Amino acid sequence: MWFYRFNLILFVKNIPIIEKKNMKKSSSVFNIDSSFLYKNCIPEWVPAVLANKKNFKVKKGELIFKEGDPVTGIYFVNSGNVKVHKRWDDEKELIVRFAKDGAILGHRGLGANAVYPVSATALQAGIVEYIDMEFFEATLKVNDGLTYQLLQLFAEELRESERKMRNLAHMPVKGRVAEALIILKNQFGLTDRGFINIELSRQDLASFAGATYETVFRVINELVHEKLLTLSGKSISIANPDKLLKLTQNIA
Amino acid sequence: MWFYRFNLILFVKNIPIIEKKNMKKSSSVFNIDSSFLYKNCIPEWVPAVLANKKNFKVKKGELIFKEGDPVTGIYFVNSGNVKVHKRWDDEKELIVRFAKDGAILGHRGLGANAVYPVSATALQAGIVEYIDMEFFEATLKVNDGLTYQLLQLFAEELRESERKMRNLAHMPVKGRVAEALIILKNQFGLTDRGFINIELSRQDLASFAGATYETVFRVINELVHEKLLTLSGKSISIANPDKLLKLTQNIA
DNA sequence: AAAAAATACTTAAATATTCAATCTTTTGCA
DNA sequence: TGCAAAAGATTGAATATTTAAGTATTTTTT
Repeated sequence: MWFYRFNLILFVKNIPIIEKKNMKKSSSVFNIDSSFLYKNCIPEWVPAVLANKKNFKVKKGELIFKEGDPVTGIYFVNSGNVKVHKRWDDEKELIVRFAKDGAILGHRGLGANAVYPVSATALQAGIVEYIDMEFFEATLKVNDGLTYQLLQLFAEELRESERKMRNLAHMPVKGRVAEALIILKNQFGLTDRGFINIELSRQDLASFAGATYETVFRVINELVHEKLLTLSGKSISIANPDKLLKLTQNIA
Repeated sequence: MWFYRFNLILFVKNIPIIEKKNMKKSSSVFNIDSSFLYKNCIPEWVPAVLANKKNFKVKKGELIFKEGDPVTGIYFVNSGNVKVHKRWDDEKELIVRFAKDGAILGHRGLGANAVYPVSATALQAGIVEYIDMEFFEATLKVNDGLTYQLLQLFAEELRESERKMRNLAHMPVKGRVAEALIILKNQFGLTDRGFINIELSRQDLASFAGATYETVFRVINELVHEKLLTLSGKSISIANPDKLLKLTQNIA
């Protein structure tokens, strides 16, 4: 086992640094503690990670990787929020999840699969870290804890995904919008004025709730009239969390 | 590392055998090669598995574990087909996937979570193997290969789940039914007469496609009229695979 | 600062999906 | 085996959701 690990380190040192096109390399510092990768790595391996990772600046709306692209590596969000999404029919989009600081990105591409099953797009200007897939797999092999954490992350994401599947199949749009807002509030928190702390277009909110813009628009109006929500421009504040939560529960 | 593994083995030996209620222990032999667990275990660990696993006979329609139940362990399908499903509102069900021989069951419960996020129900009489969660986690720790395979399985299931999410959000029912039939054909194959080789009620088919019984009924009628399908009682045969496949693609 | 593009909002019509109710078949059990 | 109960099939009506189409507003670009 020790021998094996040592081999891997030597092997990894030889991985060439691949230049990514269309993304500018960044030299900014980043917060080691917050990242999924660093948090779960053995200390001895961190220098190898630092030697192999690359930082990229992304602009607002910039595509980080695209559904159907060959998988070359794994990304980590350093700063800025990112949407993970999937298309249908070139027009209709479903936002699968949002990723913020420290989150891993592109891990759905793990395994025999050649292509990313989803796209990732920056919602704001920010920085992402990139790690070659070969090096990432080596990292998994020498970091049992990381592998186990990733396993748990997958299980959690699978639970979440299947819950959303069920919601899309059986929950009315109103409930789905309510749940989307609650998720956003939990993930991004509130501004000082009590609004959900993420800049999101109505179209993106609709894509996250899995409905059309029009329907979501109508539902939000209803929710405002029923005083469960308050609006201020694009910002949304949850006025009645209890009632909103009830909409997501199957009490009929 | 060696020391750690050794400790684990000793530790694991002390896990008590827990009797499961409501399921009859089976003494049947099973096929080691076909099971996800045995296929990915180091040979040295197999005896420990054999000592810790328990077999249970299940009847048709019998619940193996239920959404919301505390997670106590992991199951493997030995024989018989199993549906993995999730409820909404006590009436509406979504079948997340089907599991056949060798498949792992209940792994969504891995991690901090206390309860199964889905239910598992036998579609036919069969045998399932059960492994205590504590022993399963120990098994993961000493079988890097198994852990990695499980990671890949999770990635694959996540891809599948998110594809289905997108379909539920944006694909018409007709396409979803078509896709459901194609998946069933791929997973269970055909009988000698060319029918999809699984006994499935229309209700279950509807739950798998994520639509109501009535809609699926109507859609199947259409598909029969359009000569893409042929029926014989409950059995379904795909008469025109190409056209059926086209329904699942986003060509508008 | 003006023009262009993207996003937001609104309404009406079309369509997909579910609800409700009735009839038929299958299944379980005495 | 036969009867009761449950599950499945079938249809028309009600409803939710999307499509379409057009205007208004904001944001970005030049």
